[in-house]
Amino acid sequence: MARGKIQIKKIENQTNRQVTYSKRRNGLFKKAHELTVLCDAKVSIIMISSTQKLHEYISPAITTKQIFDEYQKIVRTDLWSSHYEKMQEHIKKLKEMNRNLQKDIRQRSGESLNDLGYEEVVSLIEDIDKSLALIRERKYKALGNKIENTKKKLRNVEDIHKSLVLGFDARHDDPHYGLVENESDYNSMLGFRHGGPRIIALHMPPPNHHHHHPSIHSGTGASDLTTFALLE
Amino acid sequence: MARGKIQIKKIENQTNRQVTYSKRRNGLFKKAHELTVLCDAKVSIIMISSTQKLHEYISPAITTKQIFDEYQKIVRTDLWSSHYEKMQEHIKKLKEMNRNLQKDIRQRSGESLNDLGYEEVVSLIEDIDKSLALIRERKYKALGNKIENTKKKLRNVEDIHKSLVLGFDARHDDPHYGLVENESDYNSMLGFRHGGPRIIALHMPPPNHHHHHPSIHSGTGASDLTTFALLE
DNA sequence: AACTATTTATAAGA
DNA sequence: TTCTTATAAATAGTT
Repeated sequence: MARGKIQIKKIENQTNRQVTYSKRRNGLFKKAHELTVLCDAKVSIIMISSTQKLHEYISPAITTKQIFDEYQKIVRTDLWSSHYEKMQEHIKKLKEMNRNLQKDIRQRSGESLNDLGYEEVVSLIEDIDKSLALIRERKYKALGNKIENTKKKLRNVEDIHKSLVLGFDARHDDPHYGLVENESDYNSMLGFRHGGPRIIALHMPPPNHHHHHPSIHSGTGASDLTTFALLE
Repeated sequence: MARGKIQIKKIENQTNRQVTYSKRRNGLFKKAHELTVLCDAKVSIIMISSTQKLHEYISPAITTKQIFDEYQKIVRTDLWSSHYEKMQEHIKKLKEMNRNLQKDIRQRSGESLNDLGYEEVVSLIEDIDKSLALIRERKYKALGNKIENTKKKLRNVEDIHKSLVLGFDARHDDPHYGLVENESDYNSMLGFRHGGPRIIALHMPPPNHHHHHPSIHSGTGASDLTTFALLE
C-alpha cells in the first residue's frame, strides 16, 4: 500500500515479516479502537505471532473474560459449551457408577440388604462364600511359599553350620590350621550381603515345629513370619 | 478518511453509526486476514455491536477455543478456566474414587489380591467373615419372620376350617339351617379380599414339617415360600 | 524509528 | 445494502 503494491501471501524474509507484523498490528488495533469509539462497540482482538508472542486489544469498559462469556452465551454452538456439557455428563455417569459400587460394597459387607430380595441375598451369600474360598486358598498358597522358602534357607544355614563345625573340628585336629577370621567369605559364597544372616539364626528350632498353625487363622499369623525375618 | 475528516467520537446518528460499523468491521476483518497471511499469525477478533450483535473473525487453521486456551495459558489470568479446572478436578477425584471402589470389590471377590500384604489378606478375610455372618443372620431373621407370618395365617385358616366344620355339623343337626351359599361373608369377616384363600390351602401339611430345611441354603429356598403364596 | 510515494480504506452521497 | 468517489489514512520500501 505504498511504494509498490504487495501480494497477500506469506512474507518469507523473517525480519521483514516481523516489521510488517508490528506495523499492521498497530494499524489493526488503532482501527479497532476507532470502531469502539465511533460505533459504541466492544472489540476483542487476540493475536499470536509466528514467534508465538501474544498481543491483545480490548475495548475499554469491557474485559476479555466478559467478551468470552458473551461469546459463549451468544454462539451457543460448539466451542466449549459442548465440552462443558460432556463433562457434566461424564460427572453424572461417574457419580452413578460410584453410587452403584458403593451399594455393592455395602451389600457385600452386610450393611444395606433392604433392597435385596430373598433370592438375591442367597446368591450374594454364595458369591461371598466363593470369594472367601478363593482368598483363603491364595492366602495358604502364599503362606506355603513363604514356609517353603524359609525351609530352604534354614537348610542352607544348617549346611553352613555343619561345615563350620566340621571345619572347626578339622582345625582342632590339626593345629596348623588358623581360625577363619573373616566370615564374609562364607557369606559371599552363599550369596548373602551386608554381613549375611547373624549366627543367632542357627539357634532357631527346626522347620518341622509348626504345631503353632492355628494362629494363622486368628490374624496374628504374620508374627510367625517375622520370626524368620533375619533370614530374608 | 474520505470526503472530509471525522472526529473519533461516538456517531450519534444511529443509521450512520450502523453503516460505519458495517464498513469498518469489514475493513478490520480484511486487515486481520491480510495480517494472518502476510505474517503467518493467528488472529481472533470478536466484536459486539451497540445493538448486541456479535461478529467474529478467526484465522484459518485455528479455532476460537484454541485462541482462548492459548490466551489463558499465556496471560495467567483466570477467565472461565476456574470453573473448567474445578470440573476437571472433580472428574479426577471421582475417577480415583471409582478405581478404589473397584479395587476394593475385586479384592473382596478374590480377583486381585496381589497388592495386598499378608496381614491385609488376613484382615480382609476377617472382614468378609464378619459381613457374611451379618448377612446370614439377616437372612435367617427374614426367613423366620416369613415363617412366623405363615404360621399365623395357617392358624387363622385352621380356625376358619373349624368354624366351618362346626357350622356344618350344626346345620346337619338342624335341617332348618340352609347351606351357606356365599362364602364371601366369611372372607370379608376375616379381612380377605378377592374371594380369599382358596380352600385348597386347607390340604397343606401342618407348619412343623420343616425337615426340608437344607434347600434354604442351596438357593432353591424361595420355592419353599412360594408354596405358601396362596395364603398371602 | 522516520520518511514518503503510493496504495488502501472509507465518509458522504446516490 | 451496495456503488461511487474524493479524500484521509495506512503502509512498503527506503533511509
